[in-house]
Parts: sequence; structure tokens; C-alpha cells
Amino acid sequence: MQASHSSDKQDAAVSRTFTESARRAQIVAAAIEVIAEVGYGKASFARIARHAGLSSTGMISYHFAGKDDLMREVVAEVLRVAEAYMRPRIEAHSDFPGRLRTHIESNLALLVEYPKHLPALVEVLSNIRGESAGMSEFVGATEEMNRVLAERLREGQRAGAFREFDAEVMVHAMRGAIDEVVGRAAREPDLDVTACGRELAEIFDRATRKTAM
Amino acid sequence: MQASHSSDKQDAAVSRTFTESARRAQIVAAAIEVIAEVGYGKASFARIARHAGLSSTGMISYHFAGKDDLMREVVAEVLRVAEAYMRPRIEAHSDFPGRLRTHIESNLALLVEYPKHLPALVEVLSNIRGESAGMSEFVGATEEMNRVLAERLREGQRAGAFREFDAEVMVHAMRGAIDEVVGRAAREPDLDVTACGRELAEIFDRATRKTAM
Amino acid sequence: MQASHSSDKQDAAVSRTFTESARRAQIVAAAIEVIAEVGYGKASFARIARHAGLSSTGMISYHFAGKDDLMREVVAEVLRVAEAYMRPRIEAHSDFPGRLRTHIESNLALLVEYPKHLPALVEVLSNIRGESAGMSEFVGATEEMNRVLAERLREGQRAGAFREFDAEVMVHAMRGAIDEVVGRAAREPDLDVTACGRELAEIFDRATRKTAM
Amino acid sequence: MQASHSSDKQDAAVSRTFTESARRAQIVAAAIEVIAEVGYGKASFARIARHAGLSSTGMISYHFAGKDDLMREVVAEVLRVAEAYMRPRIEAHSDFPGRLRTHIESNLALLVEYPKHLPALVEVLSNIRGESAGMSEFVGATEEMNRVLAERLREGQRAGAFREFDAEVMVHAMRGAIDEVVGRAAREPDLDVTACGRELAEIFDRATRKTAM
DNA sequence: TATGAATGAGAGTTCATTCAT
DNA sequence: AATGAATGAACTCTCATTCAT
Repeated sequence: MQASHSSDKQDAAVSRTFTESARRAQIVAAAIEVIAEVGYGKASFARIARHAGLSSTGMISYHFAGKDDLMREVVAEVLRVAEAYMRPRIEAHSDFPGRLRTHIESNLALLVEYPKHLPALVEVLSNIRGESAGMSEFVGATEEMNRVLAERLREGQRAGAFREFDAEVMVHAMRGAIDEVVGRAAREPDLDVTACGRELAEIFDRATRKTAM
Repeated sequence: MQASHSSDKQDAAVSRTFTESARRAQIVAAAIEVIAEVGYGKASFARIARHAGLSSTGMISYHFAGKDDLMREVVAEVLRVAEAYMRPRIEAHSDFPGRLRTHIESNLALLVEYPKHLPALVEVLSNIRGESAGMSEFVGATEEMNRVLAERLREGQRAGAFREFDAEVMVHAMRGAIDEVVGRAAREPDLDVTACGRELAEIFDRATRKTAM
Repeated sequence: MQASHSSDKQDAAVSRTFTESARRAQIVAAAIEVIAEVGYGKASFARIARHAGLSSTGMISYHFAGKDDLMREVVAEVLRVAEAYMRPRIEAHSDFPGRLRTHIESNLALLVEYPKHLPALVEVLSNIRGESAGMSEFVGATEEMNRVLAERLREGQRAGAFREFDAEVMVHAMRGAIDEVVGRAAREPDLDVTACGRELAEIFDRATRKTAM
Repeated sequence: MQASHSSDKQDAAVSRTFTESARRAQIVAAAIEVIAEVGYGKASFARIARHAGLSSTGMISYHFAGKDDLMREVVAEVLRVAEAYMRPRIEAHSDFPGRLRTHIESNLALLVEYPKHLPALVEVLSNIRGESAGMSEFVGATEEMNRVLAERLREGQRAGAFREFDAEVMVHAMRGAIDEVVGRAAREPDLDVTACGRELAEIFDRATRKTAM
């Protein structure tokens, strides 16, 4: 009873934190495209607003606490899409090597399906420094993903599916190799991304495989 | 003695490109450090000038034709250092797998020795788009390096030292994996870069190795 | 509602060119005064902003696509005023010599009425070279005016109202003579511009008149 | 005796005021060309130095007290050349109308002969305001010339060679008409300047001629 | 919710001029 | 007499953000 007369304003603000308004989603979508196309450095509010069909940058500032906030949402959105796309494909396999290959291949299949999402993610993450508060949060999000992946590799090692190696380094090697394809795809539109995926999968399959005796 | 009545536009700075005054070198060095520390996006002339102990940004414009020119020099300097460092180490080996391992390990040893150079290189190259004329020149320089490396891998394949794989993709996978370590090293000062080098070398040795029969 | 996903470059300022916000008009007015007072070379955004009571030069950049855009608007505004002032006065006459005299006299009457407009016009046009794209457009506008005027002179010749002469040269002679008065008026505030107008009218009346036989 | 041990430095400075060093002449020549080609606004020391084959702008500052000083010398040089070219041609005539015609035609013949001099003069004079001390001096120089020319016209009037008119206005009308041709010639390289001269001469002959009775 | 004008800081660049050599 | 590095101010322009409506 007592709490029920909290102002509408407050409610709206709170709910917005969780429920993305349509405008927010639209702006995030525009941001992803602009970042992918012109790079983080030139992805100004002005450009994003124009791309989204908005008449002013004030609109963006109104819906987001600041540039950090928008970028966090961009990263979150891409991770959400990536998770939804990759997880079922990976989990369709039960063997460790199969999951590893699928991780790589579905990651690059995602690049084919959503050509702007991963480039935007790479742009943002590689241009963000631990400068402002809210930033580290979603840098951590990807580090968390890497840690989870490393843990899976270690499970595979314990299960005898993989040889001994530094899982941390292996994960980052995969990360780097995949991101490089993402970058190349932007510069070379004719690049056969799917073929790159198969090659990378082969590379890391061999890199993790137990040596034949 | 005769006045150069034509071609006013092309500047006398051309010859200066080769003379390399001490100031230019100092500014390039400051630029490398600033870029490595705060990233390409925040590496403004003001910051670089301050870091170099210069009183104004005009000083940089005086010595360089523009930001492009400075960045080109940054890239050239890093490539020069990298070449001088890595080439003799690689050429100390005569076998293909040894050269491959050494390529990776000396690359990361370079990162230990000159902790700012490679981060600066990665920052610049990943933030440059084919925008302003003279840029593509040194984007092409690194592509050339990749092409050369790929050719070496193909030689190894023809010599029977490596299995069959797409040399292009392999090179970029290495590139990406190494650059990822470069990026990590900036964020995690305690990272054992040398160990990462050994691991990566192992990874790509196995990835390229002929399958035991 | 649909976002304009293409043509990011072309700005929304296009429509603003016609809407003519009050601010734009105010800035143009300030620009005209500043240019007339200190000359094109010293008419910086800073000076214009100060004159217009604006807090920053960014304000001008906000309302105009660039210095070119502002200058184009300055020229357009002056031409608009000149047209509105001179045309009815000229068309009040039906004879060719009368129109010629009125062209000159109303042009200088305009200088008396709006003492900054013509000086600003002359400053801008004489300091613009075919440099930056959109400029040539309104340089052409004045050339068009000269061409129209020359055509009228030729009509007069065909109608037997004028002697034979090179209409092109005559028009430019008038142009130059009038602009010279505009320049003098700026340097000599006590100059009797109206009297100058009468004298110029007499000069060009005699210069175009058929020789008495 | 007492005065004879004034320092060499002082002497050199004094003599330089009157005796133009070769360097000064070279710089003035370069300045004239640059101003004519790119306009006063873009005729920076840097551009002039480059055009003159000098390695730095310091050279110009060394030889001239400042930009004003250089510009004054530019004006003086052009006036010197103009005087030497036009005076004998004008004085070859003894009748007032002939001198008037020749004044105009030789002025434009000068433009054909020295295509950069008059454009430079017009550029400088129309972009100089009564700002800094030494400037008004040579603005006055041309005003003096106009005054002299006006006086000649009045002589002609007293001698019955010309009709009654405001000599001041007439002189400036000629000035303006001629300068307009100078300006046009820069924009329209194919313009027949000599023909323009003949037309202008005719125009002002008729404008000053006594009405046939 | 939404708008778009306003702000002020900071960007790269050019400028005329100074000064030690 | 000449050099060219250095200076500091000014330039146009872009940026993220704020605010009154």
C-alpha cells in the first residue's frame, strides 16, 4: 500500500532499464550498422541518429545515459543474438571436438547471417578502455564468456578428449583468429567466410587433438 | 637556385621524410607510447605533444604533413623495428617448422622487448579505414607481409614440411592469435607473454604439421 | 518513419535551407554586417558569432553546413534584397535609356538604404575563387544577372535605342563602376552616393546613346 | 667625422630601405605571382616562400618588417612598373581625349604584358583596410594617382576638350571599369583584353565628349 | 516522449612572427 | 645573410551533452 503511490516517472525509468523501448532497440540497431560500416571512431551520435532516421542527437541522449550506455547496449544486443544463434548449434553436439568445431563454425556462420553484428562488437570492444565506470562491466562480459569456454576445454582435457595445453591461451587464440576473419570480411567482401570457418575449425581441431600414438 | 615555380602543392616535407630530424623521431616515439596507452581514438595531437614535451600541437603539424603522415611514420617505425628484431631470429633457422615457431615466438618476444610498439601498430591499423589517400599504402604494407608469409607456408607445403591447408587463412589465424596476445598484454600486465608465445607456437606447429601416418 | 538507411552524407540541413529559421537569418544578418565592416578575410566565425550575440562558433556550424554555406546564404540574401528593391523601380520605366539609368541609380540607392549589403556582396564575390564546390553556383548567379542585363542592352540596340557597342563589356563596365562606388562609400562615409548614381547614370547614358547626326 | 663611425649594421638597414636587395625583389616577384594566382586571402608567407624557392617563411620575415611591409612593396613595385609602362604611351599624345583613351588602353595593354601585376594590385588594395599604420600610406598612393588623373580631366574641361562632369566620379568609374576587366581576365583566360580596352576607351570617350551641337 | 537549439570543449591545421645559431 | 625550428594564437569544424519547450 505504502509503496504503491510511487510516481509513474520512476516506474517508467525503472522498467526502461529492463524492458527495452522500441526506440532504444531502433537506436541500438542503427548504432550496430553505423559502427560496422564506418568504425567506432566515426560512429558519432550525429551519424547514428541520421542513420536511424532521427532528427537530432538529443533523441539518443534522451534514451541513453551517455555514449557508454549506448555502447553497452550494443555489446549486450550482439551477445544476445550470438548466444541465441550459437548455443543450440553447439549443444546439438555432445562430443568435445565436435563442440569446439561448431563453436568456431557457428560463430562465423553468425557473421554470414548478421554481417554487421560481429564487426560492431569487435570495433566497440577493441576501442573501449577501462576508462569510465560502466565500461568494465561489459568488457567483463566477454571475458566471462572466454572463461566459460576455457573451462569447457579443460573439461575436455580431463575427459581425455583434448591434449594438454593452456586453455586460456587456446581460447584467446581462437578468439583472435575468428575476429581476424571478422575484420577481413569487412575489408574483403568476397571472402568466403564459411570456408574460413571450416579451415579454422580444422586448425583448432588439430591444435587441441591428442597426438596419435 | 631557380625557383620552383610549378607544383606549389607538393611540399618540401618530402625530403624530410628521409632526413628524419630528431624532432620527428621524438614525436613518433611519443605517438607510439600515447597510442599504446590510451588508444588510437584518444591519441590526439594535444596528448602526443604534451607527452613529447612540446608546447603546442602546431609543432607536430610543423613536422608532419598531417595526422595521416604521423600515423604512417608510426607504422613504418614499428615495422622497421619488428623487421630488425624478427628477421635474424627467424633466419637462424633453416627448417620450415622452426621458422614458423620462431616467427610467432620472436613476434611476442618483440612485444616483451618493446611493449608499446605492437600495441600501437595494432591500434593504428585497426582504426584506419581506406579513408585518406596515403593510408592504404601502409595497410598494403602489412598485407604484403602476410602474403609473403603465406608464400613461405606454401613453399613448406611443396617441400613436404607442412600438411595441406589454406595458407591465407592460416596466416591470418596466426596474425589474429598474436594480435590478441598483444591486446591482452595491454589489459593484463602480469600476462606471461613469453609463455603465450610458446603455446601459440605449439598450436600452430600442430595445426600445420603433417598427420602422423 | 522508415529509417533513411542510405545517403547518410546528405544532411537534414537541406530542408532547413528553405525553412530559414530565425537564427539562420540572424546569423546571415550578422555576417553581412561583419563582412562589410572588416572585410571577408577577417570575417571569422568567431567575429560573426560575437556580433550576433552567440556564445560560440559552434552555433554557426550548427545552423550552416560550413563557411561556404553561410557565404552562399549571404549572397542569396543580398541578391534577394537587391532584386526586391531594384526591379520595381526599373520596371516603372518602359524606355530603354530610362531603364538603364534607373538600373544604376536604384543600385546605388540600394547602397544608401542598406549600407552593408552591397559591400558584403562585393567582398564575398571578389574573395571567392572556384575553390569549394557549392561556391561556383552563386558566382554563376551574378554572371547570369550580367548576361540578362547584356541581353537587355542588345534588345535596346535592336530597337534602335542604343548605339552599337559590345554589350558584354558595357555591362561589366557598369558593374565595375558601381562596385567602385560601393568600395569608396566604405572608405569615405561622407561620399554622396546618390550624386554618384546620377553621374554614373549620365556617363552610361552618354556611352550608350546614339550619336546625334 | 663624428658621424662616420656609425655601425655597418645600421648602414645596411638604412640602405636596404632604399636599395632593394636582390632577395627582396625576388620575394616581391613571387608574392605578386602568388597573389594573382590564389588571391590575397590564400597568399600566405608559406606559399610565397615555396613559390620563391625559399625553404622557410623566416626568410621573408627577415627581409620584411611584416606582412604589411611586403604588401606595401608589392603595391609599390606594381605602381612602378605601371608608371614606366603607361606614362610614355600617354605622353605620346598631346590632346586630352587621346590621352584619356591611351590611359585606358595602355592600362589594359599592361595587363596583357604583365598578366600578374594588376591582378595582384587589385587583390591587395581591395583586401587592405586602414588597419595597421603603414597601410594607409600606399592606399593613399593610389588615391593620389586618382587625384592627379582627376586634375587632368578638369584641365581638359577648362580647355574645352571635355564636357562638364564630376571628375572624381569619372575617374573612379574608369578605375572600376578597368579593374573589372582585370578581374574578368583572371576568371576568363580567353577574354580579349585588348578589345575590352578599345571598348572601354570608346565608352569613356563618349562619356566625356562635349555634346555635338 | 520527443524535439532541436544551444553549449563548450576539443579536434587538426595554418598562420605570421621570433629566435638561436 | 640566412636558416629552420619553435611559438602561440586563430581558424573551421565536430563532438557529446543539456535544456526549455
